[in-house]
Amino acid sequence: MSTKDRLVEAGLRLLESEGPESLNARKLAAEIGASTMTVYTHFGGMAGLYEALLRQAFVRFGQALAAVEHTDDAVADLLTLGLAYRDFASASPQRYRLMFGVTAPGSSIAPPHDLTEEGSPGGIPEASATFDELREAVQRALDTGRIDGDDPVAIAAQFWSMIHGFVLLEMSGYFGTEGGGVTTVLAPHATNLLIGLGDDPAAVARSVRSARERFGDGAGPPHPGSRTPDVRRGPRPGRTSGRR
Amino acid sequence: MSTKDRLVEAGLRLLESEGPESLNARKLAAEIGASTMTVYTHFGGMAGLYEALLRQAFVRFGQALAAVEHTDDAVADLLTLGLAYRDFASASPQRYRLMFGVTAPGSSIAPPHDLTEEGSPGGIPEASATFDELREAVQRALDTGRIDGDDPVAIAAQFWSMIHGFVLLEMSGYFGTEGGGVTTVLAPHATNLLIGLGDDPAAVARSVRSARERFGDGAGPPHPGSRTPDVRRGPRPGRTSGRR
DNA sequence: TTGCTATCCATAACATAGTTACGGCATGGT
DNA sequence: ACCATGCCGTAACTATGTTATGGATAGCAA
Repeated sequence: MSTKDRLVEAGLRLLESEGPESLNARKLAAEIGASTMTVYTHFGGMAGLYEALLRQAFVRFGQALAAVEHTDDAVADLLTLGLAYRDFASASPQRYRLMFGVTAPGSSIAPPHDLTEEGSPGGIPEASATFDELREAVQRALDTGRIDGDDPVAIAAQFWSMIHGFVLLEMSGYFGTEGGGVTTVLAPHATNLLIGLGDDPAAVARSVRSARERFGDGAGPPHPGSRTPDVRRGPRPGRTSGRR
Repeated sequence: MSTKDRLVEAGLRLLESEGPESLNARKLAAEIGASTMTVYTHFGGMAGLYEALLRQAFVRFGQALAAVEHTDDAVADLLTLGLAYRDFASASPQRYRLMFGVTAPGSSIAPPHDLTEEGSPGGIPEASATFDELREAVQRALDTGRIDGDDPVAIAAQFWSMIHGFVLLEMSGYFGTEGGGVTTVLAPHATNLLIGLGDDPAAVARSVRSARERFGDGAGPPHPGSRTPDVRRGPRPGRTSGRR
C-alpha cells in the first residue's frame, strides 16, 4: 500500500479510536513510521489530508448504503436504507461527524484548518451519492404508489433531516446509551412520516417489520465495541398506526 | 460589566463573526484589551471559557424558545416553537454548532481542549430546558386531543430529530442558500409527522398557516446580516394534506 | 559510466496556540 | 504598618502546523 493510502488509513483509524484531536501531523506520521513531512509531500498540508479523509469516508458511506438491496417493497427498502445509514453513523460516530461538518467543514469547530470552502456538498463530489441513494428509494416508493407527492427531492430531504438529526442526537447521548432510540424514536418517526405521506398504516407496519428483520432488528450487525444490548424493550413509542 | 462577562460576550461575538478558529486566548484577550492571562484567572483555561460560552448560549437559546407564547392551538404553538428554534440556529449557526456539536458527551469532538467530561446533557444543566420546552408543547398537543400517543418524550424526540437535522443540513447548504428549505422541507415534514400522529390534515394546515403568520412566515424576524430574501417560492413540497 | 532530473523523505527551524511561572499592584483586614 | 488575597501582565515552555533545506533513490539521456 502506498504511503498516501497508509496515511489515510491511519487517519481514519486514529480518528475513530482516539478522537479528532489526535488527528495531527506528528501523531499521524509516527503511526506509519514517517516524518511529518510526508503529509506535505502527499497532501500539501493537513487540509489536503482532511479532504482525502472526507472523500474516503464518503466513499465507504456510499458503499454501505448502496449495499442495501432493492425488493418489491419500496418502503421497506427505504426504511432499511435508514437503518443502514444509522448503523454506519453509530459504528463510526467521529467519521460521521467529520463528514457532515458537525466537526469540520461547513464552519464548525474542529480542525483548525478550514476546509471552509463550501463544506462537504460542493467540495466533495462523493457526498452527493449519499443523497442520490435516498432520493431514488423515495422515487421507487412514489412509483409503486405507496406514498404521494410530486417532489421526490423534497420528500427525501425530509427523510434525511429525520435520520441525520436522529443519529446526531443519538450519538450525543440524548436518547440514552442503550441504543433503544431506534425503537423509541426513529421507527415511530419514520412510521408517522410515511403515514403522513399517504401510506397505509398497516402497510407501513409490515414494511417496518420487514426492514428490521432484514437488518437484524435495527440494532445492526454486531460491531465490535458497540454496545447495543437489547432493543426490544421500553415503553411503547408515540403512535405507530391507526387514526382517530 | 465584569471582565469575566466581557470575555464571554466577546467570545460569543467573535465566534459568530469570525468563526470558531478565532476563539483563541490571544485574540479574545486583545478584544477586551487584556492579556491572555485573564482567561486563566477567570476560567482556568480555554476549556472553562468554552463551558461558560456553552452555558450562556444555552441560556439565550432557552430564552428564545420560552418567548414563544401559548395559545389555544397547541399544534400551532409547537410549530411556532420549531420556527423559533430554526430561527435561532439560522441566525447564529456557529453558536448552534458549538452547542450541539462540540458539546457531545460520549464521543465529543470538541475544541482541542476537551470539555469531554460529560458533554452538555449532564454537564450543562441549562441544556435540558431546550428539550423541556419541546416536551411540554407536545404534552399540550396531546392534552388537547390534537395528536395521539402515550409517550410525550418519544414524540418530542421525533420533533427534535426533525428540527435538529433540518437546521444542520440547512446551514451546511444542502437546501440551497435562499432559505427556502422551510417551505420545501421543514413545513411539509412537520405536517406529515403531525398527520402521522393523528392530527387532522385540515387542522394541521390551519395551524401551519397560523404559526407562519405568528412568526413572520417562518423566515423569522429580519436578522441583520442574515440573508433570507424570499421564502414563498419554489416548487410545491412533498404533500401536505389529504389521504389516499 | 556519468550526469541530470524528479520524487520522496528527514532534519531542523519558524510561527502560532494553549499554558505556566513568576512578579507587581491594589485592596482589605489585622 | 504589615500581610494576605485577588487580578493582571511579562515572559517562557510546550505542542502543533508549516516551511526551508538537503540527502537518497530511481529513471533517463548522453
